[in-house]
Amino acid sequence: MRETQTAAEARPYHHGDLRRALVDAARRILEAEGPTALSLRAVAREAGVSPAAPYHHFKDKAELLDAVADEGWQILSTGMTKAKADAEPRSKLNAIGIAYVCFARENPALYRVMYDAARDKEALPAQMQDNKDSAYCKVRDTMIELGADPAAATDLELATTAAWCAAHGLAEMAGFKQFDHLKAELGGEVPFLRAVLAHLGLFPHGKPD
Amino acid sequence: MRETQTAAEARPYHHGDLRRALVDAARRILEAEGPTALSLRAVAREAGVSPAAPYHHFKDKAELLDAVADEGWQILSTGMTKAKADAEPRSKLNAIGIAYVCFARENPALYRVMYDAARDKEALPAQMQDNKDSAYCKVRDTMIELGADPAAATDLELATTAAWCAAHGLAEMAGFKQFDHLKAELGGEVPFLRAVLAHLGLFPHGKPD
DNA sequence: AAGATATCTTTACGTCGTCCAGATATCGAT
DNA sequence: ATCGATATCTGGACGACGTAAAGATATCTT
Repeated sequence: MRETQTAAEARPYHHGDLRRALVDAARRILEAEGPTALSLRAVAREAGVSPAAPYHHFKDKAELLDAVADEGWQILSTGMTKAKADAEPRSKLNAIGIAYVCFARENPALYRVMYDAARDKEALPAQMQDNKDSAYCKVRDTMIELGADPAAATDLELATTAAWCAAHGLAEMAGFKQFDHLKAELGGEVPFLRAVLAHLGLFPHGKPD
Repeated sequence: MRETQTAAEARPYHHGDLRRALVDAARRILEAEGPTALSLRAVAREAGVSPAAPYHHFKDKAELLDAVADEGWQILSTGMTKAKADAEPRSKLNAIGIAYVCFARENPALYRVMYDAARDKEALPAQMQDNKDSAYCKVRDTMIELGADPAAATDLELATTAAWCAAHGLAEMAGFKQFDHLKAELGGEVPFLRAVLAHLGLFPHGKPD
């Protein structure tokens, strides 16, 4: 390799890592102009390549969006991990839920891409359940720490699923203007989120805080 | 010139009620081929008119989809009303929730159009809150019947919002394959839905059933 | 009956996702 | 180092899409 390729400036003949660049370009467009502006051609344009170039790295548009969504799930997952670590033992589940919803609220376009992809294939990404420290397992383990019975497998899964439903439902509802006055009344978005979560019985043994 | 077109009837010179026919055509496509196949041109084709004809009845594609979504909200609303009427007093809220989720599960494409429209304008349709027997008010009133304090306005709104979050979150999650084994384990979809709802504390004074 | 108006068609433009045929750069084996 | 194989990118093309403008045709008003 003769040309020193510094990250962003020098354009190699074969663009060092176009796959990466495309995902980044997609996220930039997503944040700047929203999901409706996210076309394959726009992504290629933003990355400075021809409209057909992405096809050497992704089977089709959906596969590109999958890569963007995957990054979203990873960011969400690390956010949940951090929130759990920073919280008092009895508040951990609550903190994870708040972190989940806050991610959705701060990255609405990305969150939508994530769930649009999931709805299209009628399945959440496998990584959310499979590995030991997936987001799903994180919630489930926290349930156990809060007093849920690890032996009651089905009930534990139901509780975890319920928590996920609550977080996702709240994440989407919080994006609708109808709830603005409630947010104002309670003094901000996070207090509103906490208040709604308090109404959803996610805590196996008593409420947090 | 009288030519018979796609659906069932001879076409008048000026197509009696094209607006209605377009919404019906859209719903037919939606059910048969899913949301991705729902293009303005396809709807016009299905209704047997030219691609530009819909523009005399709708400002653009989004407005057509709004009309489809509106019909969805109405169907959902009457389903909730019926479910409430048919249930024992203490089970009414639960019954409404189940009716909500079942509608979403039985009409996944329509449900998606409804929420896609809402997400686009970042607001649920006004009809869901405004009039006295809107779906929102129905849930809220049921909360009161179950023992919630009508004077605690904010808390009542929060409880209603929480119920909506739970129902929507569950409706979407139930569409993902990840939960198939739980459904099987519990003996069907509705038992699964009931079991998850049982984990979400939506009942002001004690649990139903 | 006649003009005004509403409804529908035709044609056209720009954008999109995707494919294909070349061009160009990198890599593997000699 | 040379050279063919392979990976990567460009350019052009196709059909489908959303939409606008202008022309045709039916209904309404008077």
